[in-house]
Amino acid sequence: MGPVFPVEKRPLYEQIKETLLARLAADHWRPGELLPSEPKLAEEFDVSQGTVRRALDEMVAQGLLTRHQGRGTAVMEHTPFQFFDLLRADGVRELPESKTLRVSVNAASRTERDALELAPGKKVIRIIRVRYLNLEPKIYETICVSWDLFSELAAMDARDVPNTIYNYYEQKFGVPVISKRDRLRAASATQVEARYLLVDMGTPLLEIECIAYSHRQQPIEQRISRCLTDEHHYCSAPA
Amino acid sequence: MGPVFPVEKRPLYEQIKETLLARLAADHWRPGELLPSEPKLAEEFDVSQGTVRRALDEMVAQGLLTRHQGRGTAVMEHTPFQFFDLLRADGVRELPESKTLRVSVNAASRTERDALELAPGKKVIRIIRVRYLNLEPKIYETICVSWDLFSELAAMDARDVPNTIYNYYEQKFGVPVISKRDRLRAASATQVEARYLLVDMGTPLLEIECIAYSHRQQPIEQRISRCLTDEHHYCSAPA
DNA sequence: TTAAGGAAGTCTTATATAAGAATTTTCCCT
DNA sequence: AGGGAAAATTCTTATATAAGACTTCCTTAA
Repeated sequence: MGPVFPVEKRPLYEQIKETLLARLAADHWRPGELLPSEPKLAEEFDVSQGTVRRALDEMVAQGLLTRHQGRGTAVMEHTPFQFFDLLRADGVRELPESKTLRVSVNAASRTERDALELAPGKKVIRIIRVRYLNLEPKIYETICVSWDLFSELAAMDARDVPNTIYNYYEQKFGVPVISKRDRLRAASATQVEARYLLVDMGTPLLEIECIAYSHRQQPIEQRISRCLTDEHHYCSAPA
Repeated sequence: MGPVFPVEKRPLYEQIKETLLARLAADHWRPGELLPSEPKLAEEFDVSQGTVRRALDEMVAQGLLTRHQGRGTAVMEHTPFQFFDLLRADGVRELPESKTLRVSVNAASRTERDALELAPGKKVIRIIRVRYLNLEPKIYETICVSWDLFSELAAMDARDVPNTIYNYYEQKFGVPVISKRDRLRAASATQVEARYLLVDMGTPLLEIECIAYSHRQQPIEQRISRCLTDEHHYCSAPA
């Protein structure tokens, strides 16, 4: 006699990983918080410690968890630092200051809908700001998020928009940014950009279009950064 | 009585990985070739299959090996495709054609010496070429390699320089390109670049400075690509 | 006689478990 | 407050079994 219901034929460690992933997405544990120990999880799922361990291994490799022998396994805390890719010529990474110019609510454009996977007619919040590296204006940035998710942001005064906005998503809405995808182009500074960046119109800018994702590859934010690269450069891999 | 010589305290799988890495660097197996099976390696190193397996796992994760259940473990073959990061707007990756303009031998500049980790006074080969995407000139490219390593290239006629030059390094010199690091900037087209790319002088270009590495992070090539990004863009992660 | 088909066998990697080692933290005792 | 043992944690290694892929060889039909 075979089993009455179709047997789950995927490996146990994959099923466990999926379960843990779901709990992580459901905010079961806060960033920095310790998960149950490997033996505890093994008992709960009724498998050996090694099987739990394999699931955890993959999540660590994915950058979702960190582990310390003797201490435990914790949810990874993402610092804004590690998502900012403009380095100085000497390889040093400095976090930019921001001055927000405008916060507005509009119907999503076609490209914004594609980026954020929104239905037609949905509204988005746009934040425009200038960012400073070493006190010099270097980046003209347009941030775009779904109004449905972050409507609180729309009511916010421009002065109150936080500098490290990924942190804000996580603290305020429990939506952590896990990964991102960048696409880069060369562009010319428009008149507006030229004025804010203190350069001539037509100056070459590095345009970074960045889509930030949360758990399960859910797109959270589209960001277009147009950067002066006279003293900085974008780095493809950790330097 | 303890051991006479200091015991090797690192894990076995790390030592095994290091040994295999050395063999790979020594061209012990050709790309595409099958390594000995896990039980064979386990016997050779006098450990269990699982320990060998862990070493192989990490090398697979590093992109050095591929494995197929029932078939075996092979040395990864790197296609030029996976190292070319300029995508079309629709996400399609096309391999560019090349026309070599000039091959020359010079003393290495300061930045070239830094990039290739060369001693002062060393000579380099510079290759300048234009690359075409969909038959249109899009990239003005300067390639720089150590003359000590690739002197054969210097004697080569410009017409004979192969398009997929990473393949050439591997086929002719047994030096595979394993990884690379990119740094990106925005720049203005010089007069020469403008002429070859059929645009006006001062047109914004995406400058990609790419250093290609072989085994053990040995730098092989420095390449500066200045690209027209009207129809293409650089992608930070596999699309 | 020959060629196609299939089943068994053998070689491969993949999964799961268990036991002990290494490391950090906790906590009790002085 | 300091020292040290104990406890809790992850880490390493080994073993057994499953699953997939290729080969061999036998059968069978044309």
